[in-house]
Amino acid sequence: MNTNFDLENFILDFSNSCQKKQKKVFGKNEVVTTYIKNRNQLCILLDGHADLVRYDLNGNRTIVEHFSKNSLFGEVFYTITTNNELLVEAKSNCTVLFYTYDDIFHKCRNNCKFHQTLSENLPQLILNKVTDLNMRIELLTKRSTRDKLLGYFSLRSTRTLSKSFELPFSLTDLADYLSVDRSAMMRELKLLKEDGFIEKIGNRIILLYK
Amino acid sequence: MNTNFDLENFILDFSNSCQKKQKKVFGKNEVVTTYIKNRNQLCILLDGHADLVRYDLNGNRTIVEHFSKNSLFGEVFYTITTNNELLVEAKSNCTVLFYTYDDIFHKCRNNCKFHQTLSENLPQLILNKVTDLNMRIELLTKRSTRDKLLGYFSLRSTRTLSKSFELPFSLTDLADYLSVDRSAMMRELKLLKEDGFIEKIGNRIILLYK
DNA sequence: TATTTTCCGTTGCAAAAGCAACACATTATG
DNA sequence: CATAATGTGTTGCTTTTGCAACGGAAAATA
Repeated sequence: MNTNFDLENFILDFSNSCQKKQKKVFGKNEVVTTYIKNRNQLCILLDGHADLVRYDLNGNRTIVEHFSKNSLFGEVFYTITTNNELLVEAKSNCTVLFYTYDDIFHKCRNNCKFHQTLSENLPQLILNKVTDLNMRIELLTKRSTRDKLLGYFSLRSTRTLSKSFELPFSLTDLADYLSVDRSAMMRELKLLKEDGFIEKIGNRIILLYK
Repeated sequence: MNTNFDLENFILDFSNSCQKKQKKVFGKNEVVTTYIKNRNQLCILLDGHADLVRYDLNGNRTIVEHFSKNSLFGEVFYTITTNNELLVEAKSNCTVLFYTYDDIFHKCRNNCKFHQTLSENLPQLILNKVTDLNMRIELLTKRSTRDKLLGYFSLRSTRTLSKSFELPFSLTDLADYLSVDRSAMMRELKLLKEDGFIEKIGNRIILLYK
């Protein structure tokens, strides 16, 4: 079920076979792209970490998505419904490929190998994205901060195959990701410790239940 | 950007060209499928409406997704992370095509026209799904019930191209969809009326702002 | 290494949301 | 058409969450 398609290797071919400088590198905290002026953009993160963030009118910051190696993002995945600006911020050094919708979904005029391979593997890459989004929705529909935290920890646990794992986020970012107030989340975190559900050592969470 | 691909027409070919009885019809309130025993299932809703619902341990019901014509759903879009049972319930008479992951992502052994056409159009169909999920996430990340309601109304408004539209949900279902308590939502709805943001006549919402 | 910036942890208080219960309306169904 | 089931609208009370503020820890930067 998972992508066996090796993007990195594949990119080696590409750099000669396909046009223009669509590949760019970003440093930490740089803005990779915004979802306002780049209609129909589709991006592939080859390396690094980045977040899609939104600031609403009340100043709340939300981490809408978190991207890592092989993540797809860009405006193609959004309709023009939002009023708030969405922007992708690099959280570490990032290497990103940029395309437009037409580049990818229509045949390349040169019929190059790159585009062929890419379009063969695209459904799988998008499918991975869909499963990520569904997990996200499952978290967000939990009714309480406690359930969101436990749900998130449980996901990390199954993903790392261990009851003990590092948080890939700062706690501040985690709150923005779960869409809750940070101090309220901290309070709940404390209660979870007191109630014997978890242990927290530095950045590491240990699940004590089941 | 939107799907021009006409599924219905396309299905006419299919019924002769492809194997087995993968097409089924369901009546209202019937369970179309569950996300537990049917590993790797992928379904296409040809006609009707259906909801993906989850009941959590506290008895809360959540409408995880709402499907209409041409929606894709099924376990391929989920990883095995959830503990709660997910089930798809028909909200009206539904016609559904059933596949497995392999059926669609690998070439059909018969190399039939049906599978060829489907796999050509699949990226677009999945892309539509992704934009739906992203809208959903945007709603769920809103911090207050008021913002969720206004966000939802705004989506309906842009989708119907009108400030006045029917709710496709009962209010009970809307609460489950926005993942909030029904009575709290009703209260907020009343406040929105009092504050002059909306008018509500029967099942119809009229936006009064901007 | 000194200093600035970000992050963590905590708290009191206010606001929002959830829960439970009920009456009434509307819609299905025998 | 009678009756049951489901949906709407409301309210009092409780619990949870958000907000604002602060001190100290840790990390980044000059």
